[in-house]
Amino acid sequence: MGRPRKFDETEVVSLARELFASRGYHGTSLDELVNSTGLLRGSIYKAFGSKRNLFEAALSSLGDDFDQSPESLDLLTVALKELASEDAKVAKICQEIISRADSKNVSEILGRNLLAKMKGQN
Amino acid sequence: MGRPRKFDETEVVSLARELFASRGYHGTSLDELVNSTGLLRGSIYKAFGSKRNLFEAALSSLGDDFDQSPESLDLLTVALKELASEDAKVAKICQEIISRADSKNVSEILGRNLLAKMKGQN
DNA sequence: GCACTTATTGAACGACCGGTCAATAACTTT
DNA sequence: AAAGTTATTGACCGGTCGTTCAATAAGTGC
Repeated sequence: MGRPRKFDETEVVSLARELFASRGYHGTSLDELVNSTGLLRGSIYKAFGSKRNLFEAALSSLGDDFDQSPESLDLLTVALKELASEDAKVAKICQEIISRADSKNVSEILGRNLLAKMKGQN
Repeated sequence: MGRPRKFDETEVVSLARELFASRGYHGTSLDELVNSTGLLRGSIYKAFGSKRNLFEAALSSLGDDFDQSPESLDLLTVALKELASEDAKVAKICQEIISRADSKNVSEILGRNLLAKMKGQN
């Protein structure tokens, strides 16, 4: 009942995931989220409550299919470096994602993904 | 000639390095820099020109003794994830630091340092 | 002491930040 | 068609962001 939503939540989370992965948590502004998802601020806050919650939703959505793509690795890196040490909930989500990943050398893969960022521009 | 500086530039860069390493580039504010270095905003800008330049000075100072300490690894991670892909100068500094490092498995070490951040709080 | 040069100080700037909310719209139920 | 419920809209909020700069201080050389 009530007015129906105009947007698909999964799709919005997916767009937020792209942004957070590439620009980082502190590097992503609400305006950018608004522009890329098409939702206005009010709708984002009604649906997710806060920027932090939206990030957590995006991070959690990795668990469903952690594919070791650059985007996934970037988001995990952002979660670990920018938030995990001060946010136990984020830290726990990271643990779950990694425990479900069927690779023994996640650290090697994360590190390689980081080092790749300095190639191709000098 | 002129008024002499009250501060030791190397020491200020070192304090900035600590902050950037632990809080990230976008996560570190001028106010925090002011509080931890003891310099006022005007002095920081006179000495370094911009927040970005101060970060570059901090990053470059790693080259002198890249010791693979958590702080050094954190700063390198910040440089790579938050800046390197959009800032060729930062990317180049990262390359120099890593080429000077006498370790073949930097990626493994960077990754391990990241994963360590999710331990010890659930 | 006066001119010159360079550094410190901190108030002020406009831009942007994450977040709020009253008004309105779109649905269901009766 | 009226009442009830939930979603959208976007202007607005106080606070913080990185940056600037005129006033002042602290040196040196004449």
